[in-house]
Amino acid sequence: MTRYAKQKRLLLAVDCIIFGFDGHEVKLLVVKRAMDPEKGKWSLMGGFIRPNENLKECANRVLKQLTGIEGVYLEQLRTFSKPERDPLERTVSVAYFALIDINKYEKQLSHEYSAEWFLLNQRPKLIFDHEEMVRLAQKHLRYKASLHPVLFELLPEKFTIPQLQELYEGIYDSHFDNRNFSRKVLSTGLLVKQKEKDKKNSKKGAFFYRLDRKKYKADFQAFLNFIPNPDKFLS
Amino acid sequence: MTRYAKQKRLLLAVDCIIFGFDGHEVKLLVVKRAMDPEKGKWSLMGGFIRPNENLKECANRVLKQLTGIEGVYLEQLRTFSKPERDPLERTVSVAYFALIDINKYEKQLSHEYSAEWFLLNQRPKLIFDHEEMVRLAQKHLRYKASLHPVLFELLPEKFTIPQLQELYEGIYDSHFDNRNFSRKVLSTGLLVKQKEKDKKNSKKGAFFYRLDRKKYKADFQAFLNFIPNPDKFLS
DNA sequence: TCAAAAGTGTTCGGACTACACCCATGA
DNA sequence: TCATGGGTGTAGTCCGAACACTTTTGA
Repeated sequence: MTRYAKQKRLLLAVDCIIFGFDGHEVKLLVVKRAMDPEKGKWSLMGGFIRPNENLKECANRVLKQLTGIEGVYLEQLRTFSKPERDPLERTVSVAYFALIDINKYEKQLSHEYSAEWFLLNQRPKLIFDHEEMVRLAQKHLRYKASLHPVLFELLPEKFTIPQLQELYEGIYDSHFDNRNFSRKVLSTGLLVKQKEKDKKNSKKGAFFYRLDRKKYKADFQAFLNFIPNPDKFLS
Repeated sequence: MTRYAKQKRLLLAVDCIIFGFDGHEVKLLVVKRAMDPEKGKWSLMGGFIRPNENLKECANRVLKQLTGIEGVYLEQLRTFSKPERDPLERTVSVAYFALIDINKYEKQLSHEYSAEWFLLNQRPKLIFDHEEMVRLAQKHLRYKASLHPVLFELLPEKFTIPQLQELYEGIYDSHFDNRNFSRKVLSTGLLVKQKEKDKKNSKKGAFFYRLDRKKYKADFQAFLNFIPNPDKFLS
């Protein structure tokens, strides 16, 4: 016998803002919504929470459904609750944002959901309040990446410093001095130099680096100051 | 006719982690739970969301019920969703954290809820996962206060720099150099010196200051670096 | 040999820290 | 006059930002 009898129950969903990086540009993964309302329109990938899972498990399940992968970087962003956000029935949605290495999973995309990668700045209009979620996720990512090495989650195992810089420049829609950038990044001690070079993007070639996972975990929460004049980007 | 028919509905609640500062120490406001399960035990103040309000409105309503006040600093922290967190029925809870000037409201506390202020470090055991919520809120507050002037929300209109320092020391459970502290705080330009002094805490007396609200709003998101070696406190 | 990108070096100013010292006042 | 906080000053160090220069190599 429940004592919460007078209270109204409602639907709880998870929506995922999924960022990817293809080596040059930052992208967002969205799907064509499969059900009414707004069927056929672009939407964040989401799903309803099930009785025996918590929100993070739900977000992981949703991500696996769509991309086939597990163990992605996943972070709870915020819960959205405007009463009329879903016109059909009241649904509160918890937004999660995910960072994935696009190259690894580009071909595994589920066709069932008509998933597609868009350039972050050229994405289509999204349904409901999903636009607001993406904007908040972007803002949060900028904030976080200015202090913590979170963007490494978007890179493949081996990457070059110019690639890393392109990623930062994509996230901040800005341009940084490459000389200061590489020195700053190397000074963190997070990178391990490899013997091979990447010759695709220049004649001289740029050395590959690999993330020191141990140091990465240990130093993640420290203030690392990756970008110059971070205040500029926190509007 | 709903198309989400197969999905399970559940209860959604808000719980508030309410911090206060009495001029010397940091405190937490908790209540005696009025209903089963766990009736009579200490708990965060909370309530179920209603059909026509969003989460922030709900948190504000809950705060007003308890303290009689509106317009408090309020921030969504995280949503807690372990299936068995409430043993009676599945309830997902959105944790909000609030900062209030304790002096202003100490006497208005609602007796209906048996509310009580505890020293943050000497609080009683709380029900469900409320302990986890408080710990997370504390961590978040430390993080945020190390970069942004959020702690001013805990102070009365007029305050002295030694008081402000006591507040920071309480939050970080640490001791800072008063000479560097005052210089750093004054250099932000956020404080407006008053003519009167506070003579209660020393013979010489300390000047009162007032927050420049305009500059506070404008600079809130900037990185201000209030405490030395912030990395130490981000564990 | 030359263009284009990768990467190292240098200088300057400002911020943070540690610590010494003076100030005001009530008892 | 002295003990007790309040408040200002200073020197050294480190870090970030701006900018010059060298290195490598394919075409």
